[in-house]
Amino acid sequence: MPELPEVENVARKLRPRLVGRTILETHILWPGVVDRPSVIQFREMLRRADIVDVRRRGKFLSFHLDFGHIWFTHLRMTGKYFVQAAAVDAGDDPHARARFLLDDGTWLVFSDTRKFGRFYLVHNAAEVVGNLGPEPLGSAFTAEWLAQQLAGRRGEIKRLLLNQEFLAGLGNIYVSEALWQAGVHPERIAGTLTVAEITRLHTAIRLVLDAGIANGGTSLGDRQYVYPDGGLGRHQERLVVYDRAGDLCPRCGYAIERIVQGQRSTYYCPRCQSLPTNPEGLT
DNA sequence: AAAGCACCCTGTACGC
DNA sequence: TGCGTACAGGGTGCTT
Repeated sequence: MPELPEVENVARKLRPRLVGRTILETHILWPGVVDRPSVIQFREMLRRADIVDVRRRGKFLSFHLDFGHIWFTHLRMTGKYFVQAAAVDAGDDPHARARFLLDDGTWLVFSDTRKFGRFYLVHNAAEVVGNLGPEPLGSAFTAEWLAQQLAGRRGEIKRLLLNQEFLAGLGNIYVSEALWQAGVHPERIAGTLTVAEITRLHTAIRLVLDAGIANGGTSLGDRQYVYPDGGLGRHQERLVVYDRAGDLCPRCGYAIERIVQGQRSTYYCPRCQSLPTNPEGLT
């Protein structure tokens, strides 16, 4: 399931293969993949377009085109890009949703098992990413900023960190890992974290994302994230709590537990990430 | 501001 | 073995 580190790796892998290329043909194999504009306009606008840059914002991948438009992709759960020498059809990959012939003869293929991934072709980037929170690896994300933003928040810290309008790029895996790293219980009320906890959390978020990027992202189960060249990430071997209920915490030896928050799984160590005895969660 | 839920979709894991 | 069902996930949109 692509989160910031996976999308960052996709962007890095695609960049040298796409920048400088011209799109010659656009084949939409499943029309639902195009969110905007219409499929017809999308195909028309991409015709002969040059790709001048490949970037990432939060979990969005962006291809910047020479005529000023930006083609965003959100991979959601199972979206994957491949660059290959030959066109694929349903027989090669039943999950191929779109393919693009480039001027060097290679094909950019978008494959997405669960059909959640979307394309957005816009002139104004803010239309797609305007409401996102800051980049957790950017200079705007400081411990001071985090402390300021957490003040007065009544919701649970884990749910807040998953909110892309609060902070862009964290998903279920890296949130659980960061909270473990910081020793903060996922059900803590965000506004009650101490300065020390906020500082640890800020550091943990950056460490976990940096490690995820350096390890090529996380490839897990059927939602396995795969590189454009077919390679796998290696960060799943480094996960401490995510999907590891029953395993022992490497820090204290206690068994990792799974709970559900906002209809989503959360994994944590009940000893390293204890809740205050005060039922209000105040410290 | 926050939470709940339906929805989008399909592969997998489970119970019988 | 095979069937049916629950579940997982990110994000949006609607309701409370």
